[in-house]
Amino acid sequence: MSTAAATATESDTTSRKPEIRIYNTLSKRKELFEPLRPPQVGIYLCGPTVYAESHIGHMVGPVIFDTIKRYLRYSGYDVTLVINITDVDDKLIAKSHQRGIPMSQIACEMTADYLANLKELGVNQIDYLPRATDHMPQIISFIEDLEKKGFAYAVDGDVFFDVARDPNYGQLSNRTPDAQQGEGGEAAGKKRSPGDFALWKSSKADQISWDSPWGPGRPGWHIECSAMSHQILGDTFDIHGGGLDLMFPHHENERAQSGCCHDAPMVKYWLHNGLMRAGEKGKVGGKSDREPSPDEAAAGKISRSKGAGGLADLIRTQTGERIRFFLLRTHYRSTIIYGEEILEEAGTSLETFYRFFDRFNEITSKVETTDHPGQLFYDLPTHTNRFDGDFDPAGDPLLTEIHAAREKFLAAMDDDFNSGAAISVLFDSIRSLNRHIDAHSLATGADPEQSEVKSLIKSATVIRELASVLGLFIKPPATAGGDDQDTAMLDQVVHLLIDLRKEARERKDYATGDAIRDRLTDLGIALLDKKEGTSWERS
RNA sequence: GGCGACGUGCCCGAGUGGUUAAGGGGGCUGAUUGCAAAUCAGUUUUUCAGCGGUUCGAAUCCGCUCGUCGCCUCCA
Repeated sequence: MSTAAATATESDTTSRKPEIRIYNTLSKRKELFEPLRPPQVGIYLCGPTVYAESHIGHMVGPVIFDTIKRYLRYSGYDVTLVINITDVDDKLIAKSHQRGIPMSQIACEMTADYLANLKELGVNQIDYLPRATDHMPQIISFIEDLEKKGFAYAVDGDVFFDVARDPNYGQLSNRTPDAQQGEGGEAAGKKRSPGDFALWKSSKADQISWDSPWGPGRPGWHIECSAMSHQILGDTFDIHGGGLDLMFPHHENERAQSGCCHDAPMVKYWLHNGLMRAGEKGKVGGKSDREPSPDEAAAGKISRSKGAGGLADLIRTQTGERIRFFLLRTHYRSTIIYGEEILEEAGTSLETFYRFFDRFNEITSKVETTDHPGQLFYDLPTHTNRFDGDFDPAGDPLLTEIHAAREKFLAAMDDDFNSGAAISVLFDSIRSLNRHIDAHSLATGADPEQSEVKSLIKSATVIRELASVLGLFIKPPATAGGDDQDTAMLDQVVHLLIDLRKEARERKDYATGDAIRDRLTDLGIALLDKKEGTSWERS
């Protein structure tokens, strides 16, 4: 949706309201989405701690919330999406000592890596990427406020949040203030209660530190998010997102800090995405009482400690769109099982779309008298508002089908952003269009019915509109394996062979024709003899 | 130990009380094709971990059992 199709916001468009329901972790049920200050919507997502390269699990949240923002915008809201960067914490400090370079340099490198990965996956809806180290004044004054109001206490240069003072503590994660945070950590001796958590940690002489009213130190993890979200989105904002693993203690603590400091609820809707898990290597029998193999024992949440990594490599071999599609196939609250084969399968199913787009382009390129001569799929216009995109099928059978599909797609997304169900509608639509092309012989080139071509173009436009809401099919797919430049040359060479094969087949020399095809197949190039001509793809 | 999630047909995955259980992948069959591929059609699919209960009716609600996983320490 980057190409702003200059949608003049019409008055009747903005007055129509979608009915979007979202699952709120706080209430544990789906609620009607009603922003606090419509049409404004504020979303805050907990981003990464940038101490190492990102892995695929880090992409789940950003892809989902990028999609959520796209959908809410499409539904008429004016959305601000914030993803923070934690660029100061113990791991970063340790790494900096180990490598003998400043913490900021590591943070800088890893942030660049993170952003590059996001870009590859089509995540481009982020409005603010606040860094903790850029918000020290806000963090410090936040802690001062809490101390002044009696929710925090300082001990020897450390400052802790007094959990007992917050009657709402534990509501989000359904935990009592007792028996949390283990034994209280290193600073247990200083805490009034083991559940109390650090707002400010005093630094040792050789550690990086910031000056504060409590002496040199650095902020606790949770307070960073409270301070930054407040700075950008205010006392109370609409949506706070993050992985399920952050619900406790991170989000519970953020909620306590912000709620107590501003005497207002921090967030209206808490959204938590499911975590990614490594798939089992072998099929586990279930009733077997044998010892679990090391592989099975390792199956679990994808994390760095379990060896996940190399996202940039994965993107290079799989393409960012494949990965985005793979993530969006599953509902955001479900666990996503990751495995090379499963990712590969998602990629295979994506090919159906790409082949259709090629087919579409070839048909429209031959048509001369439509309203959109030579219309390429990736150049089709796309509506930025769901109500503008509505249309009257006017009795046309294909358009009636596509109109119904569009309604189904919107209903799925309205129901807690069910992107998996929405994608299935896209598959259905592609089948409808292929059927239409076959039934009206649009691909054979023999003077296709103009009205049928028009219906095809209109329908394809709807598919492009819906897909772009998911951040899919925005631009032609990158070739897996990267390194283009040569791709154009390869294309020419393959077409040369296609022409030679065509000549051979025209004189019924099938042996030569098949030899060309077979040898190309061996090289990983598949020829597709369609009615509209022969094309090729990597296999 | 405390809190929580999940178990859907060969595989991946939608679906939370009521038309034939979405969609994708794979297998098979047919149409089409010189043969393939692609496309389309059909099939694999009365079945939702197991047992019991509620109900006119359950994959969906309740109970128990079995299994998997997460959080309670840093984690998206």
